[in-house]
Amino acid sequence: MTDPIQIKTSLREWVETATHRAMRDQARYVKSLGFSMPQFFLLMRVYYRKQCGISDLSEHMEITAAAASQTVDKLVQGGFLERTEDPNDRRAKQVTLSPKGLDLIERGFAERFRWVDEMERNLSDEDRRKVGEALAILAEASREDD
Amino acid sequence: MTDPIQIKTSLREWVETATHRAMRDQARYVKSLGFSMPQFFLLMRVYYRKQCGISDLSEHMEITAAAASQTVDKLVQGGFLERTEDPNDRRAKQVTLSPKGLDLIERGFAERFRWVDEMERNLSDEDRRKVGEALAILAEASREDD
DNA sequence: GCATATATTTAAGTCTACTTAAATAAAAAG
DNA sequence: CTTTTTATTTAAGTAGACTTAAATATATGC
Repeated sequence: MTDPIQIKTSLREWVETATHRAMRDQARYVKSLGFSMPQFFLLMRVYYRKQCGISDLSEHMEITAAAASQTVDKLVQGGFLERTEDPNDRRAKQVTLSPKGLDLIERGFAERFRWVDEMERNLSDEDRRKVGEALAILAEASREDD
Repeated sequence: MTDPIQIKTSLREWVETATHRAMRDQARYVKSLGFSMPQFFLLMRVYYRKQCGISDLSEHMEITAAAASQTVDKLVQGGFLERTEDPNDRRAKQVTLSPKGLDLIERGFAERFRWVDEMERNLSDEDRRKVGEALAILAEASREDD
């Protein structure tokens, strides 16, 4: 039914669709909240890392430590991040999401995943089974280091 | 093997993984090229639309027409976009990607899809078949209006 | 312990994406 | 044909994310 040669293309198309929608929805969500993209990307980095220092944010976002420090500071003042001293190295800071910040990110996910959930609801049990199987395969294949 | 109840979660996780990687890689690519995110998003919009006017860009990006006009102008000067008069309405402009601009976007896709292609290469024929089937189901389920 | 290296912050200034307001020009309405 | 609306551009100015440079404080190496 599906030509094996076409898998690469359809995988790309699928990833492309998902990415395009997610980015569009995310951009709208960020804007509606009054955040800038850099601010939101920083929050997302903290979300994925659970906890990280200014240096990590600086490297990851490819900006100076000064810039990272300033952005963090704004988000701390807004109550979205918490900044504490690293007990192992008192020069360093540990940045984490506040409950308010976490809630914000999670609402963002809900927003980004609305169309996914919608799509999922419209699948038959048989389709659901097939898709589930394929997702397990893909999840396994995509284990990688960040 | 796969609990139907878990499909929603694993679908979300998969979309999340794909989106996260794609955004990260895209952000790096954009930066390496010296573009700003707004500039790149505008190029992407033109790419998806093939052709569009200033008003469309303005609405889609939620900025004023003046801002859209200015950004387009920079990209035209850089040789990434072409701006011509709309023959049906001489007030309006038609913006399209130049060959240089299209090449840039397509290289960006290659960059964003490197990990997808890599993953695909490591699938067995049987897995490939299953994934292909699931992708067809998802592609069908996600037909939607933009 | 002293010199050096590292992590972050603060201050000052730059750059640019954005805005509003006004100008231009063509289409649509009457 | 005149008036009004629509599409875009230009000019001037604002805001904020970024930079460099200097300050502060802690950790590490000899």
